[in-house]
Amino acid sequence: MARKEKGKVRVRIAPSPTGYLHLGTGRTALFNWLYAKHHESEFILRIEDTDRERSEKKYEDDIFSGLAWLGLDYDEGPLPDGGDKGPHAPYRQSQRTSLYRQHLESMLLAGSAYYCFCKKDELDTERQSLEAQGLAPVYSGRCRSLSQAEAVTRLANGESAVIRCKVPNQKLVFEDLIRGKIEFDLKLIGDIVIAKNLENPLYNFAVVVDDASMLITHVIRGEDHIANTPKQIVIQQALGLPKVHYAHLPLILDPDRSKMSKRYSAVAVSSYRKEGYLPEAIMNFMALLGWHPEGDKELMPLNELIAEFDLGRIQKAGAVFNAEKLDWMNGQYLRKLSDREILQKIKTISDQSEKKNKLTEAQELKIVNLLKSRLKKLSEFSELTGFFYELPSYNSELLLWKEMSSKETRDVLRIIISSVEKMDQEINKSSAEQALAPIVAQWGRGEVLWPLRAALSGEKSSPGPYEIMEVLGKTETLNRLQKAVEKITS
RNA sequence: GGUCCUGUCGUCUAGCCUGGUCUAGGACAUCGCCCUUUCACGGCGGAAACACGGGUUCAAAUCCCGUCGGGACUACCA
Repeated sequence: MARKEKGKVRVRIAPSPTGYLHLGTGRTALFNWLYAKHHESEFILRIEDTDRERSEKKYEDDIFSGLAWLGLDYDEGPLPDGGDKGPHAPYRQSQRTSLYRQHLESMLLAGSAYYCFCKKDELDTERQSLEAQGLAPVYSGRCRSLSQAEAVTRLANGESAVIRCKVPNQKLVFEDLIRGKIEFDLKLIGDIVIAKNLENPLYNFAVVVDDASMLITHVIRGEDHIANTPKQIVIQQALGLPKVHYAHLPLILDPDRSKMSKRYSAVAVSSYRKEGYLPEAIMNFMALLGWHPEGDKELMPLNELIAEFDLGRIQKAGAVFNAEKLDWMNGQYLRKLSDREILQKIKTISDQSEKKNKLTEAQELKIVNLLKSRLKKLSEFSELTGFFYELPSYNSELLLWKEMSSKETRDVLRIIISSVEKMDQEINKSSAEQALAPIVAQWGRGEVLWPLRAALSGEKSSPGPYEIMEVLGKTETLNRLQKAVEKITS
């Protein structure tokens, strides 16, 4: 894959700290990040906290830690400790009000924006009546022709007002890198509110000012922003700011094909972390939701993703989030890890203190090795391996193999016991296999191995009996076999 | 309702721009077989889609039009 020239683009992710880092935001961040890395250029983080009411510190922290966990590092932007990274001021909108104020004032002065004194409830009724007639809910423009002098007087009298941008009565076309030309009729939009007042800009305005001041070249964001784009372009033109390229990503959908929401699935990046998904797997999976490389490859490490990422290969329609495929992919990545790495990760997500019987690290490493192939997420580990720590209660029928009678099963178990008793304290897979070989030869594999395995695990399914014996050791093996005999006798 | 976006297996998708090589390829899930004491892993195989209707063309999943379906947006939120 050919590399594009370096330093040509600057992209950003602009989450608002009004909720935990959403998977959709994570994917948008990933696409921006991949685009930046592919072009060997900058990826910027900007915290959009203009809505003071709804923005919270804990959400901001969650954004930082989620991005860090995924490995989405940024070149410029705010730091978790309140500092900033990169040449510009901290990229929190709440810390840039003077910048917005300047631009607001210049628009007001130029007459491309004006104060609007209309009352909110009046506007609401107007809107409702318009909608009832099947018309677009457009502002009437009543305050548009107010003179600046009059506005100043009314403001001085303490009247409350918002700031609107004059939107021209014409069509606007922009080129979307994913969808091609998109056309809007601006008269259906009307004069939009761009700020509550000089100190409190609104989203569409702040975005435009920030993207320009941060020299953003490409705005890559969710499809839900398509309708905002013409508004932003109008503001941008009014301010005389340079154009940017737009690319609107298809949305991640729930199985009912609506925008992914917590009603249906886990949407917080942090919850996937807690569930025991690997960031590599999440990244690979998210990249494939709406994007696809050339060819049939699906398991792609980050460097390949970066090398092959291309906006031209992004899907137009939304993608349903398929948790089963994520599980499969996570399993694939899990299996590439060493036993030790897996064990370490398991310990970071689960509370070890409540384990009844402690096993040595060597034993735990063996368990990881045995369970690796059936592990899809780290969080499954404890239920999959509980029997190693404590024999679960089970029904004696579990011990019976196919047509075998209770009596036969008990006999086999007893023979097994006597041969295990002759073994060394240290059991390993091959010594166990060797010791039991004569019994297997006499009775048959299923006839010996099933009751043995069932007695040792108390589970319908588990790793093989020799492997379990190796982990359990002679004493505990004998214990469990003894218990099985009692169970089947009573 | 209005505006905009969108429509290939159940799901993610390749192919579409540059019509023929597509009796439409891959992956997850599913079914069957093999491996196997069980489950998983792995291997092999099966079932499974071009929304519909018109055009254009010798030829359409691919180009054009329409219909229908799905979604997003519709705040003094972002």
